[in-house]
Amino acid sequence: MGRPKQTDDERQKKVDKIIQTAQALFITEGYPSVSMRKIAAKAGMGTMTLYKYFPNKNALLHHIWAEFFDELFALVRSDVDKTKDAKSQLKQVCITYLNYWVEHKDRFRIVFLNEDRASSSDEFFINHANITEEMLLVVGPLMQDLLKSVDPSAMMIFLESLMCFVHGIALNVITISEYPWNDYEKYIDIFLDSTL
Amino acid sequence: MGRPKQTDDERQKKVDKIIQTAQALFITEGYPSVSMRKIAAKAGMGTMTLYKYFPNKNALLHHIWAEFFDELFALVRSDVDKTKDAKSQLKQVCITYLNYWVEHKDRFRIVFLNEDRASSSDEFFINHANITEEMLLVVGPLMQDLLKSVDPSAMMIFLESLMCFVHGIALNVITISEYPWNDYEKYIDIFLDSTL
DNA sequence: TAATATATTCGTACGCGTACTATTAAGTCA
DNA sequence: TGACTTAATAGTACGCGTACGAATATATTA
Repeated sequence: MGRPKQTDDERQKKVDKIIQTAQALFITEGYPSVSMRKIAAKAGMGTMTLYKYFPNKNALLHHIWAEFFDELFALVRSDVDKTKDAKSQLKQVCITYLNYWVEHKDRFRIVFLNEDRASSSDEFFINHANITEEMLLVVGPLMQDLLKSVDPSAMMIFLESLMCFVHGIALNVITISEYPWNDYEKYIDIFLDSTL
Repeated sequence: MGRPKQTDDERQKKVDKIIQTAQALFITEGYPSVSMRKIAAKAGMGTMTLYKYFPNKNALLHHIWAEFFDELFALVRSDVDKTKDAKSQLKQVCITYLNYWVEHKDRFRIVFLNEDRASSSDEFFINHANITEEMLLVVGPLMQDLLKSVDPSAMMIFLESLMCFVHGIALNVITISEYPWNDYEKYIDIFLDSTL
């Protein structure tokens, strides 16, 4: 008895509307305009209503990241020259990946430099781990080509190391901008040339 | 004519008082209590007075970092076993450095994951670059031992790569905590074993 | 000493994320 | 239909960083 719960469809519709509003706001007005108050106003609902659908602002932002990563992975995939050898491809992947973040420092900050009060209860949650996995999915085949003889777990460790390395370069270049970093292609070279 | 400027001493005294108050607040009440309002209240001045001495909260926080890094580098230096070979020492440095950040995730966030509206005009500014240089200072001698034959610029690139790698591991382990990362000793091994 | 100029301090206000509470809406059952 | 129950929504309020302008303090100069 009592008022029945929203159907999943109803709920999903609201969630979609909120996300779309947030994305539109991000695109048209820029990141600083993506505030809970503005999203709610533009979506025609009370501010606190948003919190029925997302535990906090960050959880909502995850859905904006998803767009970033779609864009990024599309770029990475299209930028790989399949005619070249696997190592060159892998290097190109790293550079394209890095270029994206360095050219979109603000997005790097949104994705990586926020307080992430882990809210795994959010069923619509798109988390870093998903993205890590997608990254590994892109790079994995190249790796298999390069390290045929190595066992899978060693390969995973290598892949994860590469992830750490690439994210670390982005982090350093973006947040320690006062330091005269070298062209990051050189860092990539060091890593790939010596590990492969 | 008009009211004369504060002497450098007067200014420095106020700055010191503010920083000490902030540090005390951080230690006794934790990071969330380090707000401009609370610092000002505890230091016995108006909130906006703080902004005469620091361009923003972050610039003030730089002085709290300094403590972190003092602690960290002391730890790193004391934890190195001089009787061992240079490579083992270097590895130990990396692990101690990483342990510090992983055991103080909140501090990593304070230092690396904040919006840094680059305020180089602050004369009391302790920036990331200083810290990067101190890091290189600690690691540099070890490197010279290990890579005697390499020219200095190549060595710098190696050092910077290592910095990126180590920070990247910390970043990933801390912010992508859902992912089942391996023990980071293994990542370090991959890097050092293959590059040295 | 009184007027003036300028460095310093502080009060007020804005928009923010969000905790908490009150209100409204939408069903069932007597 | 009208009382009842509970989901959904909205209102209010807190503390935050900080922009802005008013108030205050402290020197020089007439």
